[in-house]
Amino acid sequence: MAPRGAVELRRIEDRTSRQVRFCKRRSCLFKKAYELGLLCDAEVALLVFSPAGRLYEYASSSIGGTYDRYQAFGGDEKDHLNEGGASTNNDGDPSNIQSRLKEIASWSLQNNADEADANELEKLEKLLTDALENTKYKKMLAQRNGGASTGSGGGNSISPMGQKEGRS
Amino acid sequence: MAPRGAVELRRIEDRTSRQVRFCKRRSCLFKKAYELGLLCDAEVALLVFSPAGRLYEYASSSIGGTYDRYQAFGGDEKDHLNEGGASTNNDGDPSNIQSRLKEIASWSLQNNADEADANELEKLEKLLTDALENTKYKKMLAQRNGGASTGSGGGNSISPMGQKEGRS
DNA sequence: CAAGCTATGATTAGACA
DNA sequence: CTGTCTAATCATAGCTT
Repeated sequence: MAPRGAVELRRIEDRTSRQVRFCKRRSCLFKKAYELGLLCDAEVALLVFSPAGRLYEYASSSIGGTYDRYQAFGGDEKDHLNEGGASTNNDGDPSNIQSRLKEIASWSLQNNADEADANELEKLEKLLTDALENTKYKKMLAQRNGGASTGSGGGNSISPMGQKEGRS
Repeated sequence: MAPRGAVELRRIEDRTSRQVRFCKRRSCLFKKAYELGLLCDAEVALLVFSPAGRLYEYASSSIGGTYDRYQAFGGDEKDHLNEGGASTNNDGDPSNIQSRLKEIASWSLQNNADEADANELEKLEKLLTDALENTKYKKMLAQRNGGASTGSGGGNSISPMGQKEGRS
């Protein structure tokens, strides 16, 4: 009935209201962060401490990893000569297995799967199925090739393998 | 004309659209983060790397300071990487969805999925399929229990993600 | 890329459970 | 703390500039 229009952009005085609104806004904020990372293939790290001192976190990859990249980027000290920095994202490959599995991993780590909606699990299932098919395909190619390139890199027609770089 | 309802919750393929979406959504996300910190007196730190590799940041206090607090809180724990797919925290219920998803998460975090063996992926697929069935079953039970009071006018879709909650 | 426009879905404050 | 419900406001995709 009275969305933000009626609410001043000032610290909420009432303790109970502040807690409740923190809870609701926090969930929306994290949802947005998740969507930004997924839809736009961005690397997102979000840390929130509630007024009660509780910690809430989200990261499209990992908090520590993103923070490392942040520091390497010069977010803390601008004395770092940065050349557009080799991007950690493989932004050219929509069918990247690693990206998909990372989404699955992230999601299932962040969620209480007990309360998960069946529809969401179905989406995850499809992602995993696709990944499976992709891997099978690559296996077949490797076998027809005489198995020369097993494992890293070899006949990698799918992923640029950009996720891991030197440091982690 | 066509808000997110028409947009699949999936990575945007078109590069130009993805950039535009990123730019707009990013500004909103940062606005929300700012409001959460101000209205609810929370400590917020937000790091975002654009698909182009550019860094965007916001912190109600400071990135480094919040990250320090995060580490002191134990957010740095890495016990979620377990060998052999053994779950870290099992309630003793082998059919627990959470346990299964944690296995998947651990596995996909540990491995480069590119080099994954098809057999391993098949096992994971089965785990996920079982988890899906389990969730569907619990959903059905919940509805038969009289919990079906939803679905009236709201029409809001379910939230695809959650957050990890720290100790207090 | 960024900014304005507009219909439409998503978010939200407050009261209640 | 989280979820539901309602009404009002906000955010947003697709276009255009």
